[in-house]
Amino acid sequence: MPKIVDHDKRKVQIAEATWKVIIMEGLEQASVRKIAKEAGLSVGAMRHYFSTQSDLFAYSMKLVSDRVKKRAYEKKYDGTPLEAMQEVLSEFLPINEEQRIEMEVWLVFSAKTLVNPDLKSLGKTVYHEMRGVVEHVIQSLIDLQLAKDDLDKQLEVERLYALIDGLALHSILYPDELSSNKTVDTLKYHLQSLCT
Amino acid sequence: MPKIVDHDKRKVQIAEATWKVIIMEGLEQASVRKIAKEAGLSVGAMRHYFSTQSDLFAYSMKLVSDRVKKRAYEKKYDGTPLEAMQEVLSEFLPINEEQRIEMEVWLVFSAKTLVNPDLKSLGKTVYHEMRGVVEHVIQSLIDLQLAKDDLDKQLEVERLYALIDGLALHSILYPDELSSNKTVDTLKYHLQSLCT
DNA sequence: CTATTTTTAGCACAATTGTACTAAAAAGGG
DNA sequence: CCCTTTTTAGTACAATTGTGCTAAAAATAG
Repeated sequence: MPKIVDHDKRKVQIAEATWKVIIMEGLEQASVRKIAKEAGLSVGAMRHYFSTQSDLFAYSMKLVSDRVKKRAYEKKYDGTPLEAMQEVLSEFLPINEEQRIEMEVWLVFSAKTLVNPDLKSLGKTVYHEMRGVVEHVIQSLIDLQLAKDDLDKQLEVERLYALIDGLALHSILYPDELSSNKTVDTLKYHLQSLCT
Repeated sequence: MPKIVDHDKRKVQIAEATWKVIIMEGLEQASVRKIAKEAGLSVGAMRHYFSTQSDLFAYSMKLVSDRVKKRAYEKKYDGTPLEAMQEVLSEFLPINEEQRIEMEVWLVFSAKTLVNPDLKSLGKTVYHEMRGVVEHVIQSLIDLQLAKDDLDKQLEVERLYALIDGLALHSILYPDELSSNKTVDTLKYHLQSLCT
């Protein structure tokens, strides 16, 4: 029997190299040769795991959402319900290096979804998943009778969801102008404003 | 004397062709050859106006902010102060084809600012200009005594600014999921929530 | 018409691109 | 040790890239 390589781990390793190249030089410069070099592989070897560049990009984008989901799922939330909600939603803000990297890569791929149907479907899926989380937070606020009673549930969901992604966007594009702390403060401020 | 060409108009024409290619095929596919073809020029002729691709991209990105600024400046705002504010801020939402195109192009270039210092400085400038508009709106709400009196001005600015860009982002990336009307409704809802 | 200068067209070239293909290397079961 | 299959490395190639360069075309003033 031949040499055995854990394909999944290898693909993750290559995808992480892809992230690195994208962050350092941008998606346009993320050629298979640069990615292979970053991953410490030959181009031929890399093609054994991703036969086309499209496959590699699709996998690399999906890895972002997988990572975010896994972290959110495994994390233990404590404190008051409101604090727990803040922590849940903070998973979607680039408040540390790990999340910043993921979201920067996600943003770059999101821009590419505008002209790439394959990536677009993943984007849409994640959009709905994330919206579901936001919806759940709003619903919980109401159910726990923390929320003011004159809220429009649908509009609150759109508002909170847009606020989060807007904060994330600003923080990623202009970190010098909007610190991580400020994004979290703004998020907390907003949640407070929804409560009695 | 030779043939005279209005350089400014020509550059705008070429930049608009650049927009078109970017929207149809993405920034990575926006080669000088494709742009020249879209503009109805030869590559050599185009290089007479933009000697490098970087110049062309920088100009094309700046044209977006110029267009938005010009439109905002020339527009006549009427109705109540609150209605006027809604209209001002709606300039930053992709609520019609013209604005959608501009913002889609802006988003693509914004992603590129992450690895391109030249574009980044323009992005930062526009960030501050836009933040200034939002700040002015918040201040006006307070000055006109429309606002609730327990608002934190700084946090309200961050919140409103992030909300606008988040709505714009969602609407650009996932127009099927978030209609233009819904973005405007959400914006109005938010402004209402700031008032007594 | 001529002269002058701008504008345009297009070739050339080196670099880079994605990927197809071949063959060597590696490694574990027998 | 040897066989089998996976894994890797590297070459090759056509296509595309940005840009340098040259010369023709266009158009206006005289």
